[in-house]
Amino acid sequence: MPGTSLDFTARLRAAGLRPTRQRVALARLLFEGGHRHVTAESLHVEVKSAQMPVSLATVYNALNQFRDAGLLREVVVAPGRSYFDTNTGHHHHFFVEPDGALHDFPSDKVTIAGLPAPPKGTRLSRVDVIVRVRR
Amino acid sequence: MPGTSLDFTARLRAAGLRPTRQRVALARLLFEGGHRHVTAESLHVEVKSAQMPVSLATVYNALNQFRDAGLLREVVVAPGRSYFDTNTGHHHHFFVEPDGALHDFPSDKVTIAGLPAPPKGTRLSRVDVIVRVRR
DNA sequence: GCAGTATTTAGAACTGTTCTAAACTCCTTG
DNA sequence: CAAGGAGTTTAGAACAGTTCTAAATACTGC
Repeated sequence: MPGTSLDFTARLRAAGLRPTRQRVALARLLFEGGHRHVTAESLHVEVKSAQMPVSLATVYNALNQFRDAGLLREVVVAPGRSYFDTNTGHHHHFFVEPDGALHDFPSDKVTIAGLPAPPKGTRLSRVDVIVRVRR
Repeated sequence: MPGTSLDFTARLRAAGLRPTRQRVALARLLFEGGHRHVTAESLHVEVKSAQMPVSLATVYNALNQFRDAGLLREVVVAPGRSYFDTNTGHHHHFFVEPDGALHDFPSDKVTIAGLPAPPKGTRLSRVDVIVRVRR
């Protein structure tokens, strides 16, 4: 029986997070289907309409914890709102202005050459490529 | 006499903005030296300590107007704060986490190959590359 | 089961930004 | 070169998104 809450319970535990009812509900919404992009607000609306009441504060807490645990990746594309991406693998983003839609694209074919070395005393953390497009 | 307020007056007028005392003061701080990165808050502190009182609301207004006029470029690197860059030419950014320092690097030598075509019905607006580094 | 710690919650607080409406300033015209 | 009107500035309120607080609750190890 795939997609059962047991999967998420184990996955949360493996990430060092107690599998509470709320976290399991959120994990299920986030990870059950394909890759997704959510904001705290959008996920809160979703979890409410799924008859699994979770407070907004808990949604924020969970998103931050999932990100810290490597289950999610935070994408910063627009001032004043944070997107979280369930795809934590190497990939980049299309960002459609002004509607705020975000789409992944794989980094397989993308090559970036000629990047300068990191400033003295720092080491590379990540390279984000955001392709901004308009209608 | 280079760097005189006349330069900024003309430049603002050319951008379709009335050269008010406040806008000239801000333009001077922003454009007089080399390229800079500022936030509304940092620029407000600066203009206050330069004995040219300008309200915070006006700093926000001016930054947005300068950006809309193409005098500044907005850089989104961290959730919850906007940076403005006086360098409007092609270039990319180093972002030093967690202190929030931002450094330009030229896009001359950087080549990005293999980017997918923009989604149907959209056209390319800009490609941002943010190299995140840690101490 | 029970105790003890982690988590959740509602609401307050906070941060960064925008709005409001009254006062002021730049610019044009007469 | 005075006056009028549109554009601008201002302080403070309002707002959006996020984090904090302290009390109530739920998970886990024993």
